[in-house]
Amino acid sequence: MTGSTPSGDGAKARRKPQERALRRKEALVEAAVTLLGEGGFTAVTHRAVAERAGIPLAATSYYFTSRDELVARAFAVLVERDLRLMRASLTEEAATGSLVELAQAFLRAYASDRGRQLGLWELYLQAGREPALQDIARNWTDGWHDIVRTLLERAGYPCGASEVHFLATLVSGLWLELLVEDRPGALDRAGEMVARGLRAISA
Amino acid sequence: MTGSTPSGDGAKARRKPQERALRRKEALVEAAVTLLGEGGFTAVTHRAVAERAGIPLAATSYYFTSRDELVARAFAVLVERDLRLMRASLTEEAATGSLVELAQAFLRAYASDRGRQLGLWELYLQAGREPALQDIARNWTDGWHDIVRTLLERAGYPCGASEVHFLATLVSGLWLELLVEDRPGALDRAGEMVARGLRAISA
DNA sequence: ACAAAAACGGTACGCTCGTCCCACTTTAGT
DNA sequence: ACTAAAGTGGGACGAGCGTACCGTTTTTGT
Repeated sequence: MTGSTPSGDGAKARRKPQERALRRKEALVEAAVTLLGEGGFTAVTHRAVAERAGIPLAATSYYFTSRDELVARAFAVLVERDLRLMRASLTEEAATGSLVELAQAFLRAYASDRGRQLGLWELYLQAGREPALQDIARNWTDGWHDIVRTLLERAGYPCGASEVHFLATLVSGLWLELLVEDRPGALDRAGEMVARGLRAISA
Repeated sequence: MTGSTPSGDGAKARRKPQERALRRKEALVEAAVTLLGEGGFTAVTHRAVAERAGIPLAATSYYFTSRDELVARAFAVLVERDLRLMRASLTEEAATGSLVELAQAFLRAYASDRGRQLGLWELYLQAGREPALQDIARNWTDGWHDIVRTLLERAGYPCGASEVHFLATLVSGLWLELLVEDRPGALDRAGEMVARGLRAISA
């Protein structure tokens, strides 16, 4: 490696990073995200990422000091994207029956890309072992709680921290179960559970 | 590999496996379980397992046709052990305030070995990608539901499939969140959530 | 224009991995 | 006792991994 990492804390005259370089870095992250969804954590290798992005192998080491950093970046991007997607589907729909809303918005996010969701959870779990991922994992949870809060208060439910946490965790559990076990009829049962959860906090 | 795998479906005269061999196989699984708890899924390698068990490398290939099989076996054992541990702690305590009971039994299982629990969840998630692990994952869920059911009916709560599923999923979600994010005060909040969940199903 | 910084990319090193090969010893059925 | 199956273990093979090396090209501030 000739040049040092672009992420500069420079002491003296530092030149601004070139535009193409930024695009390439982005492409690498994008490839990492895709691979994570396709084959999970272990599928994100330097070579696989480089090839997928159409970029020479050495570039991955140039833009990211280590594989861990690349994975962490991919995790952060994935979380951000996931939250944005949920926020979007939450802005679109009017507040009618929030039960159906929740279940439906959920179903959509789930069925669309199972691999991506699995990768996300995989990284979330990995955060339990690697402190570097902890913050990102917490951001995910916090963002998810915000969404649930917005959804609740829009539908007129009480939405203190306790209520939000309750429903958010319940739905997360259902989500994961649905994602992993994939049992027939699980979706309907999940809807029932959400309804019960809503009843629980409105009482 | 000279001999074929011990697990015989033999057509003709099959000799019974030797005792020492069985103990060794068990030792290998044991080592795999330990490693899984220590370093997660990726830490379970042939060499690491062999060394940990004090057994030559080639033996791992002799007893298990592939790494996947070894991992699957470790997963199954881990699930069985986890369920047994929970059932045990459930038999010990009398049915007093089931809220506290649940929370406490939970806390104990959690705090005792974080690594093992993380490994368990890691494999559970892996089951979403590898069909070979699906059944084990479902067994875990089913066993966990049984435990919750027993706990509920002992405390006089209604315990239909819906109620059990509701509470079991909620607690699983709390469990995972606690395990991964490890936020201060999360345990107290989790207790509060369980209480709310119990109120929800008793109504 | 010109040097320095940044970007680039081919290649190779060192390592670990899963798995296989094969010669060997032990065990058990006859 | 004999023999085939079961068990044993040292070693090696090929693949894939993260990453470093280092010469080359492009960009940029002066």
